[in-house]
Amino acid sequence: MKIHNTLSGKTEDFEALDGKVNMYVCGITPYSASHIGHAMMSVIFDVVRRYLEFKGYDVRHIQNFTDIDDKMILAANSTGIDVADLAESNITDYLAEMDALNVARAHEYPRATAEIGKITEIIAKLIEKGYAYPVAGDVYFRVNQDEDYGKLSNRDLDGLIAGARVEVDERKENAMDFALWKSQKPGEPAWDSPWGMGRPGWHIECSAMAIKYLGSSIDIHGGGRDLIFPHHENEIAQSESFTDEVPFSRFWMHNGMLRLGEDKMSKSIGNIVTVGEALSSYSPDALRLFFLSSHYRAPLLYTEANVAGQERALERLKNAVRLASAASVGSTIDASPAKAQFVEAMDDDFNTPRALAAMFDLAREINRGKDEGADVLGAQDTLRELSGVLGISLDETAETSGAGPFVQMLVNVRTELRAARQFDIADSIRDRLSELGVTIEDTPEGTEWRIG
RNA sequence: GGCGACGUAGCCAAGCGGUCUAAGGCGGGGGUCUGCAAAACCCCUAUUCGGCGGUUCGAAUCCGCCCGUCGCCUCCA
Repeated sequence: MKIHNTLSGKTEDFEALDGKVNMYVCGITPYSASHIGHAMMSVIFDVVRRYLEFKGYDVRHIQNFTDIDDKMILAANSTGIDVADLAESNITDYLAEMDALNVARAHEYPRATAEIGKITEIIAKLIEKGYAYPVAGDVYFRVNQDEDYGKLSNRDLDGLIAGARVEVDERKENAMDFALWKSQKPGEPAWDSPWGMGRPGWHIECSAMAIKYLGSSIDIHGGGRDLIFPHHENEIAQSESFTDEVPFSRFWMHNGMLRLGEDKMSKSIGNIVTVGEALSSYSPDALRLFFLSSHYRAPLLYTEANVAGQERALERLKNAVRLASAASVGSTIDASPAKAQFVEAMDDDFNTPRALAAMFDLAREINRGKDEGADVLGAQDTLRELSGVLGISLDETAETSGAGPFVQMLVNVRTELRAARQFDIADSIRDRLSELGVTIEDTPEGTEWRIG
């Protein structure tokens, strides 16, 4: 299979010799509720993982929480909540929302604040090797010492300095040197270190966690496009300088941004739709379908109409796997061509739009087969299987309200009314049940109903 | 200013040198089935791929210019 590698800018063959794939995905900074851009990122890498597992790889998936940084402190101070409590609360919500979206749990969710030992160990070694220098309680990474700095984002130091938007800190040797350790300011949480009380800089926590949980050379490192620079660039610089192993990650995967209106969805701009809000309006599977309706590297525009359309599309797939009447003719619907197309599309850098097209084609064939009386059971199983690879379930959720027997009674009464050609009353029952969320369909085999 | 993307039907979105008079979904129109619906099926809904040139036997796909949009350049998934 092929995966696009940000590092080379090319789509390259991917294989893992020992059948094992180490995948590190940059998680969230839990300073406020997560938005659907985060959800999209999580769903995308969830599908990457599920597909790799479908291909037979043994995937180890690590996703971190950066639970200490400027924004965490700012948010905690402005609400009067302890930084740790704020993180805990947002992490709990995030995980619950990801569960709702059927995102498989990562094998570990390390947190920056729990890895201070590994972080200081790396910083100390970087200083020892000449890649970093302490200044009055802070420690900076010496970018000039790193020969290939800028290789991921394809930038050179001169261009970066010229375009710098922030004031240069005079204590740094080079304007592009970045903080590995920040000394404590009044009122800030801090940990002990050889350079005094302080906290880790933004990028070092990911290097520490990736190396600790996956080793010094990993297979796939993922995250949003906006992390390419500076975050991932700096992670590479730190990690490779520390371990002397190149590459730190063989593949770098970056997903396109989810846009709301004209801009990238961003907590600081304030154009946010939270995951909770999205889940209250749309089904998890429709949201997944929406995220996967465009290629993961392309930007996607979030609009009500777009997601609502996916709700209908999802129905289409679900209808195709509903019980079919027994096969009456000898033919059988063969799902293998559709499955082959699905695999071919996914093998090509996770081309989910094309994979979905194969699934919709299969759904049509199944429906056609149902009409003709062909055996569609095997094809339906295949459609369920392919949906499962995308983390989408097509089977109805069990009715849990306890209203089942009563609905069934109304449906039975309506059937008697129809037999007596009392259509006005029968239609009235159907309309009222529909208002209550019960869908009724009259088929040659009898009346079917479902809630939702 | 630098780096990187993108512009395909009413909307979303594949395709990236011939099989493209361009996949799939949503929406819309017509039909079949049905007591009527719903679901499903069938047909139609881009002779054309932002614009203008060029390369080529052949371009939505490659090159150049122009127009427009977006991301990043130490808040960011």
